[in-house]
Amino acid sequence: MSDDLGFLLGDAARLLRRSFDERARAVGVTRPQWRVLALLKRFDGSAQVTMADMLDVEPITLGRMVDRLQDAGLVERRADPNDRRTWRLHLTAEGEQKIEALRPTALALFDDALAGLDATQRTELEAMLNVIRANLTRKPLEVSNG
Amino acid sequence: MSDDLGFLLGDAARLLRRSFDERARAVGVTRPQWRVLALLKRFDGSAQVTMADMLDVEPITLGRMVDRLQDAGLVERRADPNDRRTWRLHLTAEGEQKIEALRPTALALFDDALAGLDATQRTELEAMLNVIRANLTRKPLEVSNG
DNA sequence: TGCACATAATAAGCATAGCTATTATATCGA
DNA sequence: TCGATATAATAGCTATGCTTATTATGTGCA
Repeated sequence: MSDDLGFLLGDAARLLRRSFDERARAVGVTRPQWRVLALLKRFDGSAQVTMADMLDVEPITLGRMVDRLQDAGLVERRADPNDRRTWRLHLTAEGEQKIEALRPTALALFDDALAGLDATQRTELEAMLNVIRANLTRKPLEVSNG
Repeated sequence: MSDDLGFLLGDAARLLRRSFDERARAVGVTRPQWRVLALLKRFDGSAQVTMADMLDVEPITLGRMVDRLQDAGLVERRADPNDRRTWRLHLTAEGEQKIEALRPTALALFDDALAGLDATQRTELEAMLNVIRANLTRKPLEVSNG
């Protein structure tokens, strides 16, 4: 039954998230927050809508995360000089430190999670998850028979 | 980098959940709620703590879901005659109907999600996800050097 | 110029999910 | 029997993530 696969995927993801949160609690950043920080490190100065798009979450979801990250002093909102609707996001020095602090934690977690899978299997897993992601990524949901 | 795999897993799971919710909205049940109903169909009369354990969520998380399922008339709490701390959970007729109503939706979703993966790949994916789940499932987190 | 429409961000409300703490009840040992 | 401990469930708080509005601003067209 392919139901199992669906549940399994959800289970694995939830366990991964929980495990990350357990380990990262000492650092004071959650996994989604870390995603934001990591992406921001690569694309510093992005607008919120751009970040939300890259992270594939709704703008409001990102907005709330940025609220907390800003409260925590890890991210800064700066006005866009050309568009008064837009906030540009910037990592603070403290934000960068968090990323560094979490890197070994993340690597250890992924190592533990993938223990027992060899390089070939990991590559296959990555490919299959990419297929699933592509299959499910916002598509216009064509009406096949009307 | 194995980071990608961790993110990928989270992404795929989130997309799956979102897609299920989109499709199931008409029926009025979310994916986690459906999990509860489906498990309850197999183990009718379980205590909350038992259900939480089987679903691998915290008792409070299940308790809140049961609150909503009870409000919606899909699940019933009945007192345990032998232990006054315990609630026994039972599917209502309406709850059973929801499960039936959602079955084709779920099958279609999993079909869509796994499109492009042949039977062999699905089997492998399932095996790998099981490994990951086992790796991450609550273990006493042995102290290796103290 | 001014109106229609699009876009960036936020607000309100809900569901899932975790943590710590608390309450009620069981159970075990002295 | 009483006290300590364990267990089932809940309460309060927080974070993610969605939906549907709403607000503020940009843009394009007549």
